[in-house]
Amino acid sequence: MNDAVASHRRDLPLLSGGVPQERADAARNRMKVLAAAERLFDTLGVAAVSMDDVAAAAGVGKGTLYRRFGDKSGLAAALLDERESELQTAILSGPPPLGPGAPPADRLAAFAAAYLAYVDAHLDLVTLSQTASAGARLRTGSHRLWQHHCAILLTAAGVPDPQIRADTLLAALTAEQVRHWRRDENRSLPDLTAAVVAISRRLATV
Amino acid sequence: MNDAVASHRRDLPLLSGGVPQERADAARNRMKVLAAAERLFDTLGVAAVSMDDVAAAAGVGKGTLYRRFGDKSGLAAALLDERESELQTAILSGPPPLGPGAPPADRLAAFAAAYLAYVDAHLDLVTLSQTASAGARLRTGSHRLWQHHCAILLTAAGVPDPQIRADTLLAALTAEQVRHWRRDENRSLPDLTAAVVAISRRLATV
DNA sequence: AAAATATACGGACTTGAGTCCGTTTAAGTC
DNA sequence: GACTTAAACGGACTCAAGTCCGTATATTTT
Repeated sequence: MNDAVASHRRDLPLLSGGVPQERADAARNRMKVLAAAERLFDTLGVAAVSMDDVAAAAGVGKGTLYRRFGDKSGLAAALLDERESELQTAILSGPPPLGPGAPPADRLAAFAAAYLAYVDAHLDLVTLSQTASAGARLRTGSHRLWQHHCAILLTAAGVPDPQIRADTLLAALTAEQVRHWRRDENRSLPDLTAAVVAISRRLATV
Repeated sequence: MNDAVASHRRDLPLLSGGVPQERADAARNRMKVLAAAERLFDTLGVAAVSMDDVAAAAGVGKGTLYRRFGDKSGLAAALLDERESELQTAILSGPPPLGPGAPPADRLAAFAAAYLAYVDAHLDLVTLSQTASAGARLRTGSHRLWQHHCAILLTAAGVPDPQIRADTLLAALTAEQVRHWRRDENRSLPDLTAAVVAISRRLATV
């Protein structure tokens, strides 16, 4: 997550102010690792790939891997970064109801549907990013972002405890939970979406 | 969880039918392990105790530990068994609104409050039982029980998607989530209870 | 009560995550 | 373009979870 910030900083020289640049070899290695990880995950499946595998495939030491990404969930988060920011821009500046302009309850429902689709589309990676360590999910930068968005909408909707309701909605959309619904209970994505939309609307009601 | 069944079977000879009994040494070792684990967890804290520690303290091999409890979360579940069944009997045969007799929405709200209190009271053990392995929480016997209870109430309340709403409520009451609210955000148990009760009532509304 | 059998025992072993620290190297400095 | 130094490198190391299997023992059979 911090690395996303770092890379943006590199891309926008005007912002690179007093903060030290990432060294060239560091940047090169980050790309090597991400490429290798993506390839291995696609080929063998996320569950079958160890951090040693990634390091070896990237031609990089394990220490480098961990220095760059913190832990396994950090690596997953870095890989998800791009897909995630699509959703983020759709929320911040896309057309309603996902983007600004629609009533809060509609926007929340649209968010829930879109986020569910995102989690479902990247189930294994999101699982990894949320469960690599205990409580990993709640410490994610992206989690804070979604949580903040939902809380804003719920506040605008005028319901009590907007923060807690936001957490509740996101807790229901955990990768683990979505996997359970989809794989263990064989629910279709449309059915699930309808249910989740209904729940969002309930939560956005006083 | 299977061991809970096994022990009940031993206590009720009439039910011991064709199913093979647990061997005497096995039963003895189970007690030794549970006693040792409880002591270690109380003394050092759940996080600081390894399975080797438990095995050593119980004077038992690691294999025995794992044969008996499956994995770390199984051990935690076994330790929680007693506290859990108090809540279960209160639900099944205690006074309303937790027990039978009250309207479904009231019972669901009472359950949410009681379950939150239970999770809060045994945070570390419940965390362990829910997060030792990926998806552990959803495979727990007790989870199925709570889920079933909530789904029944939501069905009685006449809302759509009772199963999914039940999962949503329980997802919000994950040990990880409760820890986050209580420790990271310093919410008081009463405030949290009020919020969770309100959410339950929302979910029990068409 | 001896033999047969099913079950349980226990600790060495494997595997993978994450850490540590001596070595290397990029990037400014003279 | 040699020099300095802060940052990065990498792989050996630690630590804990979970598995495996030869050995021991409770139970059942004769």
